Amino acid sequence: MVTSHLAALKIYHAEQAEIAKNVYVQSRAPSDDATDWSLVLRAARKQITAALRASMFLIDVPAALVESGEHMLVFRHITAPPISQDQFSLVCPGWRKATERPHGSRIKLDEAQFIAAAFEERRSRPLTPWVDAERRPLKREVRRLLWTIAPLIASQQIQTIQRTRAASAQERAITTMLANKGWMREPSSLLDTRAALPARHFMHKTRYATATSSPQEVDIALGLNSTVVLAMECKVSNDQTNSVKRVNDVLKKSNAWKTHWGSFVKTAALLQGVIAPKDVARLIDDGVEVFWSHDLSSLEEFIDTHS
DNA sequence: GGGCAGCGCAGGATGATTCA
DNA sequence: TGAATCATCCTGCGCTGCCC
Repeated sequence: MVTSHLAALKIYHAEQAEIAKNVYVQSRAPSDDATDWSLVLRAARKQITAALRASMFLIDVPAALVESGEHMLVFRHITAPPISQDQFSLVCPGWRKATERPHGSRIKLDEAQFIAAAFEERRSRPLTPWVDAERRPLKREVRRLLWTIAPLIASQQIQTIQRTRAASAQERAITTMLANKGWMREPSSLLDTRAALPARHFMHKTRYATATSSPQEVDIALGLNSTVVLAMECKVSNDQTNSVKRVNDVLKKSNAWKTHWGSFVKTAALLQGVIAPKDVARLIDDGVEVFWSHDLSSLEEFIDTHS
């Protein structure tokens, strides 16, 4: 009886996985992707132009860094080869990657000179011949630099945008749904006692105690009745290879919580994108409640029944 | 030899903690 | 109290070993 119920559940979720995949494919319309790429590429060119102007076409890099640490993003991509934030901080210990954030902080002149020296050692000579010739760049040299490094910067940025956009939207959908249903949002804190989260209250991105390791972060913690907590992990996957690891993440946390909390915790996974049916089956076998972003009504129904 | 699964790392974001 | 630093998480990707 239990076996047939599980089998039926797996068939149902295999169908849902197919729907989720189709939703994902439709969301990746070529024209939308091309528009995204065009916007990010344009923004990258503007960043490069700003960095070139602020540094007087790389003649005075410290001046640009004193103006804003944000220009370092461009300078890192003019090195040969382009260098990551962490790698640059290794070769230039005085540089802090936080200064590169958008609207980044200004850098002191002596630090900027030190950073500029590290950049100068790694500057791509073929891309910036005018610096060595001690002259202003030709228009075609600036154009070449723009067309060479703008795609490098844009490629990183669009990946980050696509990664975070889907995940943020997924979590926002849940918190909005809960708020609309009258659930109370609690400030994030360490959940280490049984009654820490009352019924019809929830926390977003909070830490949840385990028995064997340090507390594990949970995307959404929902207080159900009888002091049971629904620990919900939100997972977006863009391909089936990735869904293996995402499901492994959920199972690892689920086991850590179950060991510590026993029947006082239920783990749930809210899935979106391309998830292999076999991975969904692994969640079901482990007793994880599975929901889908394209069908939040199922989740609503579940929490209405259990809260 | 090809396909698959698992592992570990990259690069970035962000929360937590420490320090001046 | 704000800045700096540390720790952890996220998704994507490449490598490696195993199995058929």
